[in-house]
This record gives sequence, C-alpha cells and structure tokens, in this order.
Amino acid sequence: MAKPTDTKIANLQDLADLAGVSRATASRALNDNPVISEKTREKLQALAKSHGYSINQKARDFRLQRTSVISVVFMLDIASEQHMSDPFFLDMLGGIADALAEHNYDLLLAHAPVEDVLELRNNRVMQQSDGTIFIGQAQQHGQLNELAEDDTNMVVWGYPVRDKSYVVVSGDNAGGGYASTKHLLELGRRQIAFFGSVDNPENAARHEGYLKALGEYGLDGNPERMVDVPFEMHRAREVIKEMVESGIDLDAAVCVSDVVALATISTLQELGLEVPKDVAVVGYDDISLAAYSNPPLTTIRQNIRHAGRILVESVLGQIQGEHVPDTMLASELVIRKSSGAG
Amino acid sequence: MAKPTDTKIANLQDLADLAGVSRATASRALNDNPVISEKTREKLQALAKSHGYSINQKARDFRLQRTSVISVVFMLDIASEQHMSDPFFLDMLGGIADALAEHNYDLLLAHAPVEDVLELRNNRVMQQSDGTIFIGQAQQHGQLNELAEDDTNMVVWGYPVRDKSYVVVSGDNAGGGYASTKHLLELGRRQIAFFGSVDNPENAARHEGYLKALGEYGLDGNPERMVDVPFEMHRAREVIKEMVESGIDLDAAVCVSDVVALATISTLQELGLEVPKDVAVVGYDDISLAAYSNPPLTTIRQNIRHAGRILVESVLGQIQGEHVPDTMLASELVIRKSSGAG
DNA sequence: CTGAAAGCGCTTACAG
DNA sequence: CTGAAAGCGCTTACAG
Repeated sequence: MAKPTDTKIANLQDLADLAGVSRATASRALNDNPVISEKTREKLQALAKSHGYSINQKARDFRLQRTSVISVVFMLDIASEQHMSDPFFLDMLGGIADALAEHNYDLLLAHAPVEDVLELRNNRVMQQSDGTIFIGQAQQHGQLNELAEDDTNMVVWGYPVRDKSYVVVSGDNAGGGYASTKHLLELGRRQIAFFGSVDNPENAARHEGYLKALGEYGLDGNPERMVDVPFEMHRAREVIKEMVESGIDLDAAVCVSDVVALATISTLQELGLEVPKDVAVVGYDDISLAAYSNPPLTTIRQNIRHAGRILVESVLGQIQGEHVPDTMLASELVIRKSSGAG
Repeated sequence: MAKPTDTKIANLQDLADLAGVSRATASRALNDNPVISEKTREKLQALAKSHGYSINQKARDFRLQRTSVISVVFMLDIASEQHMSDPFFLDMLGGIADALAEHNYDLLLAHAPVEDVLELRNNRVMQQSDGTIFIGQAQQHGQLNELAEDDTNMVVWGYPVRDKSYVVVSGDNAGGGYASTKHLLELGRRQIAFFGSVDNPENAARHEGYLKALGEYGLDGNPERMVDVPFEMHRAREVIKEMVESGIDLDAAVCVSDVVALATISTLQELGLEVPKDVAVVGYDDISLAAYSNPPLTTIRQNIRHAGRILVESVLGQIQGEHVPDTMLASELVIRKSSGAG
C-alpha cells in the first residue's frame, strides 16, 4: 500500500516542485510521453507512487475535451418496472460494465422515457458522455435515427432494421424464433402460440422466424394464438388466462423471454394444465433461473455478457473514428424439459 | 424542441457576447443568482433556450471542485457471476439510479474485487466521485471501516455491525429470519434447515432470527441442517443434493434469497420430494419471479427500490455535511404456496 | 446590479 | 530533452 510519506501532493505542480522540474515535464513523465528521458520519467513515476499521487482524471478529461464516460440507456416503458428487473438486463449491464472498466471508461446509467428519446440530447446522458449504448429500440427507430444523424457515437442493441443510420448489435432473433418453433414442430406440436408483444423490431423478427417454421410444416400463424403478453406479470397472467379460457386449441407456446415463459408456465399450471404434457413452453434468453424452474425451461441462449463487450468495443471504435460494422451474435437452442423433449 | 437558430453557441462566452454582457453576468443569470436583475436573467435564459445552449456541467463541476458522480459498488465475489445477475440487484440499482437522476447526479457503476476494497481509493470509483454507495458488506467490514475513517462520503447496504464508522441502511434481517422460521413452526414443521452462507453480517443476522424462533419452540439449530449454499447455482444444487441424500431429516428450509430458494425447490423436486408437502421452502427478497415459481414462493419482502432511494438520500446528506443516521427498513412475510400455508 | 481577473488541474504547440 | 505560456468552460471574491 502506497502510503503518503511526508509531503502532501495534491496536484501536478506539487509533484513537479518536489522533483525540481516543470509541470509540463511532470505531466509528460506520468503519461509515458517518449520524448522524456527515462531517468526523469522513472524519477517522477516513483515519486508519484510513493506519495500516493495519481493524475486527476477529471481535470485531464476536461483539458482533453472528453469525458471518459459512456452512457447506457435502457429503452423501457417506465410504467412496467418488471421489465427493468428482468435478469437479462443485469447480465447485459454486467458485461458492459466490465468491458468499460477495462478501457478506463465510466458507465453512466439511464433509462429513457421511451416517448422522448430526443430529450437525451439536452441531457447529461448525451451531452457529457463520449458515447451512448442503447439497450433495445422499443418503437423509437425513427428517433434513434435522428440522434445518429448528428454524428453521435452510439450503438444499439436491437434489430438491424432497414434504413438505419446507427450501428446495431443483435442476437439472431429470426433464427431464434425459427429454432424454437421448429423444435416444437419436430416434437409433434401443431397448435403453437406466440406469446409476447411484437411492437419492437427484435420480437417482430422472432415472430417472423416462428411463422417461417410454421410455414415449412404447412401451417400458418393463427392470429388467435398470438398473444400480446405485457411485461407486467400480473397483467400477463390475466391475458394468458383469458386466452386459454376462451377455448382456443393450444399445445405449445413460444415466448419472447424467459420471464414471460415462467409466467406462462405458472399460469397454465394454475389453470390445471400440465407443462409440457398439455402445453409445451419455450422461452428466450436463458437467464440463470431458467434451469431451475419447474419444469426446467427450454430456451434460446444468447451470450449476453459477450454482447455487452461487443457493444462497448463498438462505441469505443466509433470514438476512435473507426468505421464500425453491425454485429449479429449466434443464438443457441437449449433443450430442457418444458418443451417435452427432455 | 429548441432548435439552434442562426449563431452557434458553444459556451458561456458566446452567449454573453450575443447578449452584450460579460461572461460573469451570463453565468449568474443562468444559475438564477438573485443578485442579477430579472430583466437580464430572463433575457439570458431565453437566449440560451432558443439557441439550445446549456451550461457545460463538466466544466462547472470542475470549477466547483466536485464531480456530480456517485459511485455504486457491488460487493460480490466476482467468481460467482450468478450472484450479480440476481434480480434483487437490478431492483436496487434501479431505485438508486432513479433517485440519483432526480438530484442530477450520475451513477458510476463498479464491482469491487472483494479482497481489496481499499484499492478503490486509488481508483476513479472513489477519487472522482463525490460519494460511494456499497451494496453488501461481504466479509469486508474492517476495510469499509478504514475507508470511512478518511472522511469519505459513503453508505453501506448491509448490517449495522458493532463499532462501525460508516452509515448503514439495512433490512430487518433478524426480523425476517425470525418471521419466516416462525411461520414454518406455526405450520407444524420442526426439522427446519437454513440454506445459505452466513459469512456476511446480513445473512448471519437472518440466521440468528432463525435460531431465535427455533428457541421459542424449544428447538435448537441442528448444524447438520445448516448448509452453506454457494451462489453459483450448479454447485448449490450439488450441495443441497448431498445433504438430502445423506439422510438428514428435513421438512422445511429457510433460504437466504429467492434465488437460492428456487434452486432448492428445483433440486428437491428432482430428488422426488414434493414442495411443500415433503419440504416447505421460504425465500428472501420477493423478486418479481417469486410469485411465478411452481409452487409460488413464500418469502420475505424488502422494499428494494425504496431502499435504493434511502441510500441515495443518505450519501447526498453526507455531502451536504449533515449527520446521517442509520436506517432500518421493515420486512414483510409474503405467504404463498411453497411454505404449505396457501 | 455588473465586470475584470484569477484560478480549478491538467496538456501541448511552440520555442529553446 | 525540458520549460513558459496559453487555454479547456466555467464561477466567484473583489471592486465599482
């Protein structure tokens, strides 16, 4: 532990005085500027260390006209708190936080009132950060595009919609929706529902995958089996209940998230239906709890922590002035008991 | 939407020039300094608005020698990623983030390598923030105390251990442990296990509550029924399995978190035991999924989002120089089916 | 009520 | 290889 010795070093000037050099030299020495002699550099660095001094990053950032802050914006309906506590988000946040820390960036956390993303411009979120990571697009593709057009460093976790001006990192949503549906079809299920809202591009893509798989079996998506399950779980329960009680035939459900899948299973069981015997259920995300539900959940795994890292590399790349391409991460079907295959 | 009109205003000087006043006056006007004439103030503010100019907070903070940043440190064993994705933490984080935003503070997210909390001193986490919120104490009470002694603005979510120099916000851990155990006793259970690590003060307090309730029924805690369930779920499963297979009598389990409880239920079911018939299970936290497990989880609810707000009020109070007291939030037993009462 | 000046802690083009 | 000087965008004690 570097304990301060005698003199208190509060800033570069103090250090320079102590070493008998100028502030400029001290600055260069601590920043490993190669123009400085090795002797001077080592002396200054040793002195700094023994006195527990390190450069004031805020001052440095200020002088260099940067912030060393990346903001992370969760695009959520604030109304539905449940969504924000979806374990999926914390995994993502963890990956982002770790990657940023490695690059000496700070993370500024925000969640956008989804109706007014543009407000972020007049906000610390964008004004005092070097770049922004958006988690999800919600229905705000247009506004995100506008933001991107004033040459913001930004990246979006979502779906690569057409005519976008921003960089996107995505999972293979269409592939995931297709894989889970096909899995159910192969197990002999034919009355497969789709549970979840498709009012955002990611889920819409999953739904397309779902339709594609059905199509291959000569089926089409019965709109009655498409249920807009809200994120708020109590309401979700009601919606599912209504559908089941309305007497629509149903032997399987493809859900847009594990959280929705767990709510679905719970509701079905409450209605006296067995999972997977009566209704097979597949989730999305593979949150850590998915393996511990009853029955354990078949789901689509996305490597979320890795996604977080990619998002970070992507904004930082933009800050360096690089041209950053979109990225799509593979999804993987994880088979457990809830689909009736285990 | 305030669109920039003709001139580009990049800083206070530009604004002052445009208004024909000095930088000093412009600064005072925008900061509502009462010494400025109403006319001047309104003129400057209108001008700023119409040109989409707002004060550069970083520069302001720098000048005022503050950061407007509060760091939040999750005290986790980094080894066990599972713990970090416990929904409990995201709820907490959400509460903190919202409260900070209201006060115009930014949130800097970090997780501490738990062995070396003191390292945070030489780190952006503490050096470039106005205060720090620690989530959990782990086994680092001593180090936290040391940090507190160099007059850091800090608050800890954890347990008010003796001889601490830092401010603590806590749930009623002893009360929670007592309430859940008593609940099981009243339902006739007598062989009640305690599942979870007690190597941190919070869980130790819950365990005390557990022992107290047992004591009131003339029972004592059979050490064989106290299982140090790790946070990592696959290992948790093994540990629980071992215990059950070792043939120790067991008709109920008090768990230190809902996540542990869900893993417990899942493991028991896998072993052919019925919950709650054979073994009743009680969790802790009331995460949103708790109501949707099978069976739904009896648990101790803590108002986590509210806790987040209190933590924020507490650090900000310290920054204002106030004396801030410890706070304890009530806990509430939420009865569902897993305990065999529903 | 307003302005000129100093200064927060740094970095870097320029000069030597 | 090193230093003196300017300046990043603000605020505020001091003077008027």
